[in-house]
Amino acid sequence: MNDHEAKLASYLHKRGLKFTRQRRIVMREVFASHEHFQADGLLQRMREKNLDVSKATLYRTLALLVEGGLLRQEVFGERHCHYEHIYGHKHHDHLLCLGCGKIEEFRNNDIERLQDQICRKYAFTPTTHQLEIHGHCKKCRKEQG
Amino acid sequence: MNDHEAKLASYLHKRGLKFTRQRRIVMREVFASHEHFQADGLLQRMREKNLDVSKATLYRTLALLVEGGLLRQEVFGERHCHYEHIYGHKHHDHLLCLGCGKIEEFRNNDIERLQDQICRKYAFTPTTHQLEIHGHCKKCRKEQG
DNA sequence: CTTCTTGCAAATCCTTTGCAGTTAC
DNA sequence: GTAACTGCAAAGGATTTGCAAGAAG
Repeated sequence: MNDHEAKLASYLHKRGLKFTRQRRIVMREVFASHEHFQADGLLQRMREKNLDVSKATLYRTLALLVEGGLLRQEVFGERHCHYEHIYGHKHHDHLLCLGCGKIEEFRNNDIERLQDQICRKYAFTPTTHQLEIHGHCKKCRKEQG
Repeated sequence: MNDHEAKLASYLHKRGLKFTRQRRIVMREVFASHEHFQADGLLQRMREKNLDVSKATLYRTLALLVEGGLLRQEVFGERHCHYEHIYGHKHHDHLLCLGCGKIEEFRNNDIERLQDQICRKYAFTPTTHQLEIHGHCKKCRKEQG
Protein backbone atom coordinates (compact mmCIF):
# COMPACT_ATOMS: atom_id res chain seq x y z
CA MET A 1 0.00 0.00 0.00
CA ASN A 2 1.49 3.28 -1.01
CA ASP A 3 1.53 6.64 0.62
CA HIS A 4 -1.77 8.07 -0.51
CA GLU A 5 -3.58 4.80 -0.11
CA ALA A 6 -2.41 4.75 3.48
CA LYS A 7 -3.63 8.27 3.96
CA LEU A 8 -7.04 7.44 2.61
CA ALA A 9 -7.21 4.28 4.70
CA SER A 10 -6.44 6.22 7.82
CA TYR A 11 -8.98 8.88 7.00
CA LEU A 12 -11.66 6.28 6.39
CA HIS A 13 -10.79 4.43 9.56
CA LYS A 14 -10.99 7.56 11.65
CA ARG A 15 -14.47 8.20 10.36
CA GLY A 16 -15.65 4.63 10.62
CA LEU A 17 -15.93 4.26 6.87
CA LYS A 18 -14.90 1.35 4.70
CA PHE A 19 -12.12 0.90 2.18
CA THR A 20 -14.08 -0.67 -0.64
CA ARG A 21 -13.00 -2.03 -3.98
CA GLN A 22 -14.52 0.96 -5.76
CA ARG A 23 -12.78 3.48 -3.57
CA ARG A 24 -9.47 1.83 -4.24
CA ILE A 25 -10.09 1.81 -7.98
CA VAL A 26 -11.03 5.47 -8.06
CA MET A 27 -8.11 6.49 -5.92
CA ARG A 28 -5.64 4.62 -8.11
CA GLU A 29 -7.03 6.17 -11.22
CA VAL A 30 -6.95 9.64 -9.71
CA PHE A 31 -3.33 9.24 -8.67
CA ALA A 32 -2.23 7.63 -11.90
CA SER A 33 -1.71 11.04 -13.45
CA HIS A 34 -0.89 14.58 -12.49
CA GLU A 35 -3.32 16.17 -14.89
CA HIS A 36 -6.35 18.18 -14.06
CA PHE A 37 -9.45 16.18 -14.70
CA GLN A 38 -13.19 16.29 -14.57
CA ALA A 39 -15.49 13.70 -13.13
CA ASP A 40 -16.94 12.74 -16.45
CA GLY A 41 -13.60 12.31 -18.17
CA LEU A 42 -12.34 10.16 -15.35
CA LEU A 43 -15.43 8.01 -15.57
CA GLN A 44 -14.93 7.46 -19.26
CA ARG A 45 -11.28 6.55 -18.87
CA MET A 46 -12.23 4.04 -16.22
CA ARG A 47 -14.89 2.55 -18.44
CA GLU A 48 -12.37 2.12 -21.24
CA LYS A 49 -10.24 0.13 -18.87
CA ASN A 50 -13.23 -1.91 -17.77
CA LEU A 51 -12.94 -0.54 -14.29
CA ASP A 52 -16.56 -0.55 -13.37
CA VAL A 53 -17.55 2.10 -10.92
CA SER A 54 -20.87 3.82 -11.22
CA LYS A 55 -21.20 7.51 -11.75
CA ALA A 56 -22.83 7.97 -8.36
CA THR A 57 -20.02 6.19 -6.58
CA LEU A 58 -17.44 8.15 -8.49
CA TYR A 59 -18.94 11.45 -7.39
CA ARG A 60 -19.26 10.20 -3.84
CA THR A 61 -15.66 9.05 -3.81
CA LEU A 62 -14.31 12.27 -5.25
CA ALA A 63 -16.10 14.17 -2.51
CA LEU A 64 -14.53 11.87 0.02
CA LEU A 65 -11.06 12.44 -1.37
CA VAL A 66 -11.61 16.16 -1.20
CA GLU A 67 -12.78 15.96 2.41
CA GLY A 68 -9.86 13.73 3.22
CA GLY A 69 -7.44 16.29 1.85
CA LEU A 70 -6.16 14.11 -1.00
CA LEU A 71 -7.78 15.96 -3.81
CA ARG A 72 -8.25 19.57 -4.67
CA GLN A 73 -11.38 20.81 -6.27
CA GLU A 74 -11.23 23.77 -8.60
CA VAL A 75 -14.15 25.57 -10.11
CA PHE A 76 -12.81 27.33 -13.15
CA GLY A 77 -15.56 29.81 -13.70
CA GLU A 78 -17.47 27.05 -15.40
CA ARG A 79 -20.24 24.96 -14.15
CA HIS A 80 -18.46 21.70 -13.74
CA CYS A 81 -15.63 21.02 -11.34
CA HIS A 82 -12.05 20.24 -12.11
CA TYR A 83 -9.94 18.22 -9.75
CA GLU A 84 -6.27 17.65 -9.22
CA HIS A 85 -4.69 15.46 -6.64
CA ILE A 86 -2.45 16.87 -4.02
CA TYR A 87 0.22 14.29 -3.32
CA GLY A 88 3.67 15.09 -4.62
CA HIS A 89 2.34 18.20 -6.19
CA LYS A 90 2.96 21.53 -4.54
CA HIS A 91 0.20 24.02 -4.31
CA HIS A 92 0.05 26.29 -7.30
CA ASP A 93 -2.29 28.65 -9.06
CA HIS A 94 -3.56 28.85 -12.61
CA LEU A 95 -3.55 30.87 -15.78
CA LEU A 96 -6.55 30.02 -17.96
CA CYS A 97 -6.44 30.87 -21.62
CA LEU A 98 -9.83 31.97 -22.88
CA GLY A 99 -8.67 31.30 -26.44
CA CYS A 100 -7.46 27.73 -26.47
CA GLY A 101 -8.54 26.63 -23.00
CA LYS A 102 -5.03 25.80 -21.94
CA ILE A 103 -4.42 25.80 -18.20
CA GLU A 104 -0.96 26.83 -17.11
CA GLU A 105 0.27 26.45 -13.57
CA PHE A 106 2.41 28.84 -11.62
CA ARG A 107 3.59 29.24 -8.11
CA ASN A 108 4.66 32.40 -6.39
CA ASN A 109 5.83 32.35 -2.83
CA ASP A 110 5.41 36.07 -2.34
CA ILE A 111 1.75 35.86 -3.20
CA GLU A 112 1.34 32.97 -0.79
CA ARG A 113 3.02 34.98 1.92
CA LEU A 114 0.86 38.02 1.30
CA GLN A 115 -2.23 35.87 1.54
CA ASP A 116 -1.15 34.68 4.94
CA GLN A 117 -0.65 38.25 6.03
CA ILE A 118 -4.14 39.12 4.88
CA CYS A 119 -5.61 36.21 6.78
CA ARG A 120 -3.87 37.30 9.93
CA LYS A 121 -5.11 40.83 9.48
CA TYR A 122 -8.71 39.62 9.17
CA ALA A 123 -8.35 36.96 11.87
CA PHE A 124 -9.24 34.39 9.27
CA THR A 125 -8.05 30.78 9.34
CA PRO A 126 -7.50 29.64 5.78
CA THR A 127 -8.15 26.11 4.59
CA THR A 128 -7.55 26.46 0.89
CA HIS A 129 -7.35 29.17 -1.64
CA GLN A 130 -7.62 29.50 -5.36
CA LEU A 131 -6.18 32.15 -7.57
CA GLU A 132 -6.96 32.08 -11.21
CA ILE A 133 -6.09 34.56 -13.87
CA HIS A 134 -8.15 34.53 -17.04
CA GLY A 135 -6.80 35.95 -20.24
CA HIS A 136 -4.98 34.99 -23.39
CA CYS A 137 -1.77 33.06 -23.77
CA LYS A 138 1.03 34.11 -26.05
CA LYS A 139 -0.24 32.12 -29.00
CA CYS A 140 -3.87 33.24 -28.73
CA ARG A 141 -2.83 36.80 -28.10
CA LYS A 142 -1.20 36.87 -31.50
CA GLU A 143 -4.17 35.32 -33.20
CA GLN A 144 -6.41 37.91 -31.63
CA GLY A 145 -4.27 40.66 -33.09
CA MET B 1 -29.56 58.82 -17.25
CA ASN B 2 -26.74 58.08 -14.90
CA ASP B 3 -23.26 56.88 -15.42
CA HIS B 4 -23.71 53.14 -15.67
CA GLU B 5 -26.88 53.47 -17.68
CA ALA B 6 -24.91 55.53 -20.16
CA LYS B 7 -22.22 52.90 -20.27
CA LEU B 8 -24.73 50.16 -20.95
CA ALA B 9 -26.48 52.27 -23.57
CA SER B 10 -23.21 52.86 -25.36
CA TYR B 11 -22.29 49.19 -25.20
CA LEU B 12 -25.65 48.17 -26.60
CA HIS B 13 -25.47 50.79 -29.31
CA LYS B 14 -22.03 49.66 -30.39
CA ARG B 15 -23.31 46.14 -30.81
CA GLY B 16 -26.58 47.09 -32.48
CA LEU B 17 -28.61 45.89 -29.51
CA LYS B 18 -31.60 47.55 -27.90
CA PHE B 19 -32.11 49.24 -24.59
CA THR B 20 -35.36 47.63 -23.53
CA ARG B 21 -37.58 48.19 -20.54
CA GLN B 22 -36.45 44.90 -19.02
CA ARG B 23 -32.79 45.66 -19.42
CA ARG B 24 -33.27 48.98 -17.72
CA ILE B 25 -35.16 47.36 -14.83
CA VAL B 26 -32.50 44.71 -14.30
CA MET B 27 -29.68 47.18 -14.50
CA ARG B 28 -31.31 49.47 -11.92
CA GLU B 29 -31.89 46.62 -9.56
CA VAL B 30 -28.34 45.38 -9.96
CA PHE B 31 -26.92 48.80 -9.25
CA ALA B 32 -29.27 49.54 -6.38
CA SER B 33 -26.94 47.78 -3.99
CA HIS B 34 -23.30 46.93 -3.57
CA GLU B 35 -23.92 43.44 -2.27
CA HIS B 36 -22.97 40.22 -3.93
CA PHE B 37 -26.04 38.55 -5.30
CA GLN B 38 -27.22 35.52 -7.15
CA ALA B 39 -29.56 35.41 -10.09
CA ASP B 40 -32.32 33.73 -8.19
CA GLY B 41 -32.23 36.13 -5.27
CA LEU B 42 -32.31 39.08 -7.59
CA LEU B 43 -35.28 37.61 -9.40
CA GLN B 44 -37.18 37.19 -6.15
CA ARG B 45 -36.44 40.70 -5.01
CA MET B 46 -37.70 42.01 -8.31
CA ARG B 47 -40.86 39.94 -8.06
CA GLU B 48 -41.53 41.34 -4.60
CA LYS B 49 -41.37 44.80 -6.09
CA ASN B 50 -43.63 43.75 -8.94
CA LEU B 51 -40.87 44.36 -11.42
CA ASP B 52 -41.78 41.72 -13.91
CA VAL B 53 -38.86 40.33 -15.81
CA SER B 54 -38.75 36.68 -16.71
CA LYS B 55 -36.05 34.38 -15.48
CA ALA B 56 -34.78 33.85 -19.01
CA THR B 57 -34.45 37.56 -19.63
CA LEU B 58 -32.75 38.06 -16.30
CA TYR B 59 -30.08 35.52 -17.13
CA ARG B 60 -29.68 36.95 -20.59
CA THR B 61 -29.31 40.44 -19.21
CA LEU B 62 -26.81 39.44 -16.57
CA ALA B 63 -24.67 37.86 -19.25
CA LEU B 64 -24.92 41.07 -21.22
CA LEU B 65 -23.81 43.15 -18.25
CA VAL B 66 -20.86 40.86 -17.74
CA GLU B 67 -19.87 41.11 -21.39
CA GLY B 68 -20.30 44.84 -21.25
CA GLY B 69 -17.93 45.09 -18.33
CA LEU B 70 -20.50 46.36 -15.86
CA LEU B 71 -20.80 43.27 -13.78
CA ARG B 72 -18.36 40.79 -12.40
CA GLN B 73 -19.16 37.13 -12.21
CA GLU B 74 -17.73 35.03 -9.43
CA VAL B 75 -17.97 31.30 -9.08
CA PHE B 76 -17.44 30.58 -5.42
CA GLY B 77 -16.76 26.88 -5.61
CA GLU B 78 -20.49 26.36 -5.68
CA ARG B 79 -22.73 25.56 -8.51
CA HIS B 80 -24.46 28.86 -8.87
CA CYS B 81 -22.84 32.11 -9.85
CA HIS B 82 -22.47 35.16 -7.74
CA TYR B 83 -22.34 38.60 -9.24
CA GLU B 84 -21.25 42.00 -8.09
CA HIS B 85 -21.37 45.16 -10.06
CA ILE B 86 -18.24 47.01 -10.89
CA TYR B 87 -19.11 50.67 -10.89
CA GLY B 88 -17.72 52.68 -7.99
CA HIS B 89 -16.27 49.52 -6.60
CA LYS B 90 -12.61 48.80 -6.96
CA HIS B 91 -11.44 45.34 -7.77
CA HIS B 92 -10.97 43.22 -4.71
CA ASP B 93 -10.72 39.62 -3.67
CA HIS B 94 -12.61 37.49 -1.19
CA LEU B 95 -12.40 35.58 2.05
CA LEU B 96 -15.18 32.98 2.25
CA CYS B 97 -16.13 31.62 5.63
CA LEU B 98 -17.04 27.95 5.42
CA GLY B 99 -18.79 28.23 8.77
CA CYS B 100 -21.27 31.06 8.40
CA GLY B 101 -20.96 31.72 4.68
CA LYS B 102 -19.88 35.30 5.20
CA ILE B 103 -17.95 36.83 2.32
CA GLU B 104 -15.37 39.41 3.28
CA GLU B 105 -13.60 41.58 0.75
CA PHE B 106 -10.01 42.63 0.72
CA ARG B 107 -7.67 44.36 -1.61
CA ASN B 108 -3.92 44.11 -1.71
CA ASN B 109 -1.90 46.06 -4.21
CA ASP B 110 1.19 43.95 -3.78
CA ILE B 111 -0.67 40.84 -4.81
CA GLU B 112 -2.06 42.63 -7.83
CA ARG B 113 1.41 43.74 -8.79
CA LEU B 114 2.83 40.24 -8.41
CA GLN B 115 0.10 38.89 -10.63
CA ASP B 116 1.07 41.32 -13.34
CA GLN B 117 4.66 40.19 -13.03
CA ILE B 118 3.60 36.59 -13.43
CA CYS B 119 1.57 37.39 -16.52
CA ARG B 120 4.54 39.12 -18.08
CA LYS B 121 6.73 36.17 -17.27
CA TYR B 122 4.34 33.77 -18.99
CA ALA B 123 3.55 36.17 -21.86
CA PHE B 124 -0.05 36.04 -20.78
CA THR B 125 -2.52 38.88 -21.30
CA PRO B 126 -4.90 38.94 -18.36
CA THR B 127 -8.54 39.91 -18.63
CA THR B 128 -9.76 39.21 -15.13
CA HIS B 129 -8.66 37.30 -12.14
CA GLN B 130 -10.19 35.89 -9.04
CA LEU B 131 -8.55 35.08 -5.78
CA GLU B 132 -10.56 33.48 -3.08
CA ILE B 133 -9.46 32.17 0.25
CA HIS B 134 -11.67 29.62 1.95
CA GLY B 135 -11.50 29.09 5.67
CA HIS B 136 -13.08 30.18 8.92
CA CYS B 137 -13.68 33.69 10.18
CA LYS B 138 -12.87 34.79 13.70
CA LYS B 139 -16.29 33.93 15.06
CA CYS B 140 -16.54 30.50 13.45
CA ARG B 141 -12.98 29.69 14.37
CA LYS B 142 -13.91 30.03 18.04
CA GLU B 143 -17.01 27.94 17.65
CA GLN B 144 -14.96 25.22 15.98
CA GLY B 145 -12.60 25.10 18.96
C1' DC C 1 -24.72 -9.54 11.58
C1' DT C 2 -24.73 -4.73 11.42
C1' DT C 3 -23.43 -0.66 9.31
C1' DC C 4 -21.71 1.38 5.43
C1' DT C 5 -21.78 1.16 0.21
C1' DT C 6 -23.20 0.41 -4.15
C1' DG C 7 -25.80 0.95 -8.57
C1' DC C 8 -29.67 2.36 -10.64
C1' DA C 9 -32.81 5.60 -12.12
C1' DA C 10 -35.10 9.45 -10.94
C1' DA C 11 -34.60 14.00 -8.99
C1' DT C 12 -32.40 18.30 -8.40
C1' DC C 13 -30.30 22.56 -9.25
C1' DC C 14 -28.96 26.32 -11.93
C1' DT C 15 -28.91 27.88 -16.38
C1' DT C 16 -29.86 27.90 -21.37
C1' DT C 17 -32.68 27.42 -25.51
C1' DG C 18 -36.49 27.19 -29.18
C1' DC C 19 -40.13 29.43 -30.59
C1' DA C 20 -44.06 32.46 -31.54
C1' DG C 21 -45.47 36.79 -30.39
C1' DT C 22 -43.77 41.73 -29.15
C1' DT C 23 -40.94 45.89 -29.10
C1' DA C 24 -37.24 49.20 -30.08
C1' DC C 25 -35.21 51.85 -33.43
C1' DG D 1 -40.50 47.40 -41.35
C1' DT D 2 -37.34 44.39 -39.51
C1' DA D 3 -33.98 42.97 -36.49
C1' DA D 4 -33.64 42.19 -31.84
C1' DC D 5 -36.12 40.94 -27.66
C1' DT D 6 -39.37 38.73 -24.56
C1' DG D 7 -41.78 35.03 -21.88
C1' DC D 8 -42.90 30.58 -21.56
C1' DA D 9 -42.07 26.01 -21.00
C1' DA D 10 -39.16 22.59 -22.06
C1' DA D 11 -34.31 21.04 -22.44
C1' DG D 12 -29.74 20.85 -20.75
C1' DG D 13 -25.62 19.29 -18.15
C1' DA D 14 -23.43 18.27 -13.97
C1' DT D 15 -24.25 16.50 -9.71
C1' DT D 16 -27.08 14.41 -5.93
C1' DT D 17 -30.36 11.38 -3.79
C1' DG D 18 -33.66 7.42 -2.29
C1' DC D 19 -33.81 2.91 -2.07
C1' DA D 20 -33.18 -2.05 -2.15
C1' DA D 21 -29.55 -5.26 -2.67
C1' DG D 22 -24.57 -6.20 -1.62
C1' DA D 23 -20.00 -6.00 0.79
C1' DA D 24 -16.80 -4.73 4.56
C1' DG D 25 -15.35 -5.10 9.19
